[in-house]
Amino acid sequence: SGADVHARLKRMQGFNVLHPMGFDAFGLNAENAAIERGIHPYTWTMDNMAKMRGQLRSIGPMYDWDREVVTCTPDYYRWNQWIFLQFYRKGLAYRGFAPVNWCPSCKTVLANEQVVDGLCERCDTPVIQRDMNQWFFRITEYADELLDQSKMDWPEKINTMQTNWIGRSEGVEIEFDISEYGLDQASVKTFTTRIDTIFGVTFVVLAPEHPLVDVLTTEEHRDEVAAYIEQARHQTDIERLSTEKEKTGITTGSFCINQVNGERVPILVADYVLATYGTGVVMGVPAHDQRDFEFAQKYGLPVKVVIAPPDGGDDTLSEAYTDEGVQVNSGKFDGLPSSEGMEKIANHVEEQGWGQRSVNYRLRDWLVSRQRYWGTPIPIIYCDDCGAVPVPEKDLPVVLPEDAEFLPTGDSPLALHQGFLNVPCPDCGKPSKRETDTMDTFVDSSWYFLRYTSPNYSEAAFDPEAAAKWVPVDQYTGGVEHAVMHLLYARFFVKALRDLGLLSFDEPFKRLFNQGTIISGHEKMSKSRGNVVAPDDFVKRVGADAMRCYLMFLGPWDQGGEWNDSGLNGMFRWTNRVWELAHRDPAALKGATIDEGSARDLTRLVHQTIRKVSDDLEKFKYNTAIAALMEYTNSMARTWKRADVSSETWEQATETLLLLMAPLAPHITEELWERAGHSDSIHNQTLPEWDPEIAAEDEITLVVQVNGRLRDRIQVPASIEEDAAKQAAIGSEKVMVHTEGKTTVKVIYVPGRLVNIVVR
RNA sequence: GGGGGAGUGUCGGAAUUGGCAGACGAGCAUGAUUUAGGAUCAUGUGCCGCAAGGCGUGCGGGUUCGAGUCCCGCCUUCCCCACCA
Repeated sequence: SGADVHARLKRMQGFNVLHPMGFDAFGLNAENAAIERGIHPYTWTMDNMAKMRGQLRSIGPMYDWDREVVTCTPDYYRWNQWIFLQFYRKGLAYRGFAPVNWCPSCKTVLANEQVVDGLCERCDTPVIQRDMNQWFFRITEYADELLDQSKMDWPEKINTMQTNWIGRSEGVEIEFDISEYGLDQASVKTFTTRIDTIFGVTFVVLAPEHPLVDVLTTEEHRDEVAAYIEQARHQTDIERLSTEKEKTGITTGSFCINQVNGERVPILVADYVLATYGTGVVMGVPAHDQRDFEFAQKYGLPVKVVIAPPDGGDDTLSEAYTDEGVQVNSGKFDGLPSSEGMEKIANHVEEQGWGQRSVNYRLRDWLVSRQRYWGTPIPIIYCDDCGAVPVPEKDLPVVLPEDAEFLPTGDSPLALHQGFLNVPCPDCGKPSKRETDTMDTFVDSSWYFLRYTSPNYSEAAFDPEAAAKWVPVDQYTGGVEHAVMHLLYARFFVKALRDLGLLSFDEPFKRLFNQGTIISGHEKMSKSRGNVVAPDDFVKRVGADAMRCYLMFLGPWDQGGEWNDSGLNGMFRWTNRVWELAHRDPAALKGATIDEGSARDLTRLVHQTIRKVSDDLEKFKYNTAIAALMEYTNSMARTWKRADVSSETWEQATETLLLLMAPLAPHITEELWERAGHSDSIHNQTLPEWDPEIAAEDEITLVVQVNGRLRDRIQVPASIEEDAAKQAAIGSEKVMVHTEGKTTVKVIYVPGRLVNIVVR
């Protein structure tokens, strides 16, 4: 509902607002429900959507339902397939081997959520990693551009998370010589960010999955290494859960030569080295890397100091020294500061042809294959002769068969569906098989905002003109949990579609606001999207507006909070008070004795409130906007009781109240607006503006301190000059009690705020 | 281990960014009204103290005329990433 307030605010500010709603409907939830309850995921999803629509409507958001998008309909997912084909053509979608969670007992792939403590959630069998052919999107191609956050205004926190996730690091790829073994490859390539420590290498470690492990392992170590790799394969998931796992490894029996100093060092295998990062090989420098240090300690490998701490340091290291220092034991680089050594050694390595500077990213390509039913079928056909053949665009969509069987056989339902599986090759006509994997649901959500701009467009995924008109999205809302998934993927999509010539902008969402989550017991209540906890009961009791306002009054919108229904009554009281206040007949004030001061006070407050509320709404500070409106109504009630303002003044105050409340409480304000005799909707009005002159106070409270301690408060004209203010402060009786018999050192004056008298 | 938040009455939370701590709401208390009320209205409500006054924003220091806000050192807690070479 917070996003709805924003949409309504923008509309009342005269903007043309597109505020759509849709359902991200594919995914594991529906599929699991289908298996557990024997309901088809389509039915389950549609039922849920109907419920959610009802709940959403009950709070009264201003959605344009004509643009509704439902991702599990062929009308939508055919365009997932279409985009997939565009990506494929551009080389942005490719097929490759990747490890998946595999349950050897169920003979099935498991999603990460289905792996509990390293065990299959269904049969408690230890899950292993297994390489399978899968589809990827080449998001790493955009790693550098994704690091550029200059074209968007997002919370710093999200930017930081994305930056860390992409994890760019600059370093040097350097080769270690293994030519003595006469293999195809004469060297092992490693990546390091600390080339300044190259002279301290005492061993080299390969990831267990590295292809060289097999060829470099000597006969006498073969069995041990094989056993080690086998257990590493089983451990991958379990070990991740242990925070401080002791490093393990095993030697291959082979050696390599550090070309920089000609030293021959052993080659080991250890699972603390990741096959997927850098080159999958690490040069071990125990003196200057904590992980290498621990590893060396455990296996009795030598520790060689090559960077001396500025203070000379100690001979015996108890931990790795990872800071900068002076090069020692580094040949001709001795004596250089390590920062300089870093450059000089890199140059040297490049000149000698032993390696070159390179950049590495933590970010991996996006694995989009899911061995599941409830998702978008990947539009590829495998032909024995032609290989992987894309489904021709005219044959899209590849429709998900409705009659797939949902038996817990351990196989993907699509792979068992003969009608779906068997097709002729689009190129040669020979009997072929369809890809049975479906796409990650994050594909659906990576471009839906483009579809909203032209939900019925049939030429492409979206109408480029409509997209150009509405996108980038001016204001996007979403939780932090999307930082490195959805939000990053959407950015990648827009850049990729731009490079395909389909878009002419670089970023999907100009401004991003993280809304918080309302927690009720243990369940989540989203503040803007579907609610898990049904608000219906509360809406019935206190009305949609009180419900909406309460959700926003609970705390800052980006913070979320714990739902507590006792506070809801307070909001109910307030909306009732407003209702009642707005129904007062201004005619009753016709014969009133007008008090000019009171009238001015009310008018001033009208303008101050407009200023405060407009400002807060703009900044999503809904809680304080509502607080200001409450103060305003309280003040109005007091004025009415005194009955000392004109009916015109009163009417203006009432009208302002309704207009300012309209984005927050759309229903009662609309009704009250109509009852006040207006024929047009309140939501078509423009937000009132404030006049700084009228909003200005003519009398202010000046705080008077003595040595920084509050001693008095005095009422003075707002226009008071510095000297007069100081005199008034010094003359205060309460102040004199504390200044009596002391010397005034100085007097500090903060205009409009305070006077602080410093005495000794 | 790394990164980022947060810590304020009984509770949710305010505080124009260095200037009246506790706005607004909840709860509670007292009173009014009512046959009745999860209704309405009024008043009060950080702590100690009869009072003058003192003490108060996780703890300890510091800067400043003045610190919830800035700096240093701790404690607690939440989130994200976690062997990234």
